[in-house]
This record gives sequence, C-alpha cells and structure tokens, in this order.
Amino acid sequence: MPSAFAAGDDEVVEAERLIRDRMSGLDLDLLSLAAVSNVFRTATAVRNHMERNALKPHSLSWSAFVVLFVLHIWGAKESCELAAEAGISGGTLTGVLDTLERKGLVVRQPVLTDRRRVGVALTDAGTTVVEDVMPAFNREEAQVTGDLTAEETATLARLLRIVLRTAEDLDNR
Amino acid sequence: MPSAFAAGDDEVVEAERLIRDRMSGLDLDLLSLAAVSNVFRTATAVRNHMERNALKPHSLSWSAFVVLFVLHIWGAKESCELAAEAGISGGTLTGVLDTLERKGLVVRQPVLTDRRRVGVALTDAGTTVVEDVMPAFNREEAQVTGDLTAEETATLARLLRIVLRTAEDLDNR
DNA sequence: GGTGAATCGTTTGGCCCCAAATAGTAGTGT
DNA sequence: ACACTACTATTTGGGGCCAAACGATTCACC
Repeated sequence: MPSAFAAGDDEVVEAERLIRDRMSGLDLDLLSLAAVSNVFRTATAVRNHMERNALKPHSLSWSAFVVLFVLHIWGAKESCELAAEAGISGGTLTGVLDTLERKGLVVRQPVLTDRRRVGVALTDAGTTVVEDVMPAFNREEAQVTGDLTAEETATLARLLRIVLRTAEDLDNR
Repeated sequence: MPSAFAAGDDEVVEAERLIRDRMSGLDLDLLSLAAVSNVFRTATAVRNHMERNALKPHSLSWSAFVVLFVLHIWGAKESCELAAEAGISGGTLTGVLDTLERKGLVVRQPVLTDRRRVGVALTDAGTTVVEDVMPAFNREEAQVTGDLTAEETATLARLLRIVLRTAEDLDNR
C-alpha cells in the first residue's frame, strides 16, 4: 500500500513517525488524518495562490469571486440560494454583498411577491469583471493541478465530492 | 473516463453544463476547475463539521487546535516554525497565541540567546486538552472519509499533497 | 381576522486571516 | 563604533467567517 504522503518527502514521513510515537495508545486512523489534513492545507495554499495571482488585480476575495461566478453562471438568484451555492452562511453573504455592491459589481433588488426576500444580480461592470478574471483564474487552477494527469485530476475531484457529500450529510442530521 | 463530478448528482451535472454554455469561447479547463472547486468546498464543509462536533466542547477553532496539535507532536517550537507548520501567517499566529494563552493552554517563553524570537510551549492544561480532543477529532476524520476505501483515502491524500506542493512551489518563486 | 410558528435578510460579537507597516534585535561590513 | 541590512514578533486595517439574536414579513390554522 502506498504511503498516504507523497514519496520522497522526508519531513512529512518524519512527521508521520512522530505522530505515531506521540499518539501511540490512542489508536488513531492516520490515513484519514492525513487525508483531512491535506484537504485543508491544500485548500489554504490554493486559495492564497489564487487571491495573490488571479484575484488581486481586482481586489477580490475568493468568496467574493465565487459569488460573482455563481451569478454569472446561474443568473440572478436570491440570497438564500446564493449563499448555499457559494458555500457560505447567510450572515457572511450579507457582508460579501455589501462589499460587492459598494464596488458596483452587483445590485440587490427587492422581490415583489415577498418583501422578506432579496434578489441579487450582476451589473454590467460585474459581468465585465467575471469575464475578465475567469480566464486568469482558470489558468491558475490548471497550473496548480499541472503535476496531475487528467485522470488523476478527475479522480481527485471525484473523491473530494464523496467526502464533501459525507460531511454535509453528517451535518444535516 | 469518469466524470469529474460524483455520478448521480444531477445538480452538479447541470452546473457543469451551464458552465460549459455560459463560458463557451473562453476555453476553460473544466477538469481542474472542478478539482480546485471541490478542494475548497470540501475543506470548508469538513472544517465546519470538525469545529461543530469535535472542537466546540472546548471552544477551539481549527487553527487553534492545529497549533496545539503541532506543539504536542513536535514539542515546544518557536513562533516562526510554528506558523509554517500550522499553515498560517505570522500575524495570524500572534492572535491565535493570544487566545490560547488567555485560556492557559500555551505559554510564550523568551529565547535567551536572541530576544527577537519567542518560544511557545504547551501547558499541562494544554496537553490535557489535546489528548482529550484528539480521539474525538480523529473519529470525525474517519467518519467524513468513511465512504472511501482505505486505498481511495490514501490516493486522495497523495494527490492532494502533489497539488499542495505545486501551489507552494509556484508561490515561492 | 387575529394569533403563533416559520422563514427571510440583517446585525452583533468574537475569532480568524492576510498584507503591510512597525519596533526591536542581531549580524555584517567598514 | 558606526551605519546598513536582515530578521524577529507584533500591530494595524480591511475583510471574511460563523453562530446566535433580531426585526420584518409571510403563512397556517383556528
């Protein structure tokens, strides 16, 4: 069985040994520990890389861009769906929308049939920004997965989606 | 070749079609888009799950726990190494250490040979917390990866480490 | 029609996060 | 000794993030 860590990474192998030693008697599942740990570390590294390289020219955060992207793909949406689609909480979305509206990239528009709800739509400026940023963003995405074969990239996405679904199911119960 | 997305997930398949339609002409790499997107969404979901289930009893954030964990595995470390090992910036570490020190879980100790540097060590209370939280934490880790075979979990960790290394290499240049 | 529960977006409080600026300390060359 | 450079942790500013509390609105049921 292959190591959970990349071969040839002495520091990580050493870390694994240390964990085994220091945590002996706790009967830890080191395989899932490594997987979960790597999910988070990779997400942080990739996010920072994206914000520094693809998003910085427009001063956009990851979440702000995701919101713009979702709106561009799905068209105008209401806050509730938008938050779920972007993977953030409703309270967070309010702040992100405040920022985006201040920049003139989105507009809130009242829903006539229900005054509790609020629709959100891209402005022309917002559309321009998405279409400008998206190629650069995707170029960076391709770069960070560049050391994977196409099949490995697909496998990675597939395995992650399984974990994602499992975690979400565990919370919705 | 398998889809980049989990089979049977109509909503995601629909999303992929929409992206293809709305972004036609931009020649996007949808495979890496899906992989990167899933890395981040999975990380968020897993992080929230962990904080809600394993960390909440001790009111610890993910980063705070990672810092405690690193200190328990590697022993007392200096700030600079600790930040790198925990995957956060130095400025962030200062705030996290303030919180942990206020709770009495860690202590800062001056380095005698160099007054710029600061050592950080677990207190007895901190050690107790780590050893108390770790089993529950690992149990949740095993649960969110529970729908993967052992080999798939190892593959996931391996592929992620490749992406992580690629992203870090791109930034350090 | 009026009352209570449910649902929506927002606000609040506390923490996390980074980048950039800062102050203090150590080494290096002159 | 002196300036200059490099390195340390910290502070500051602007956001992002969630949970919980909140006010407004709608709906269901009587």
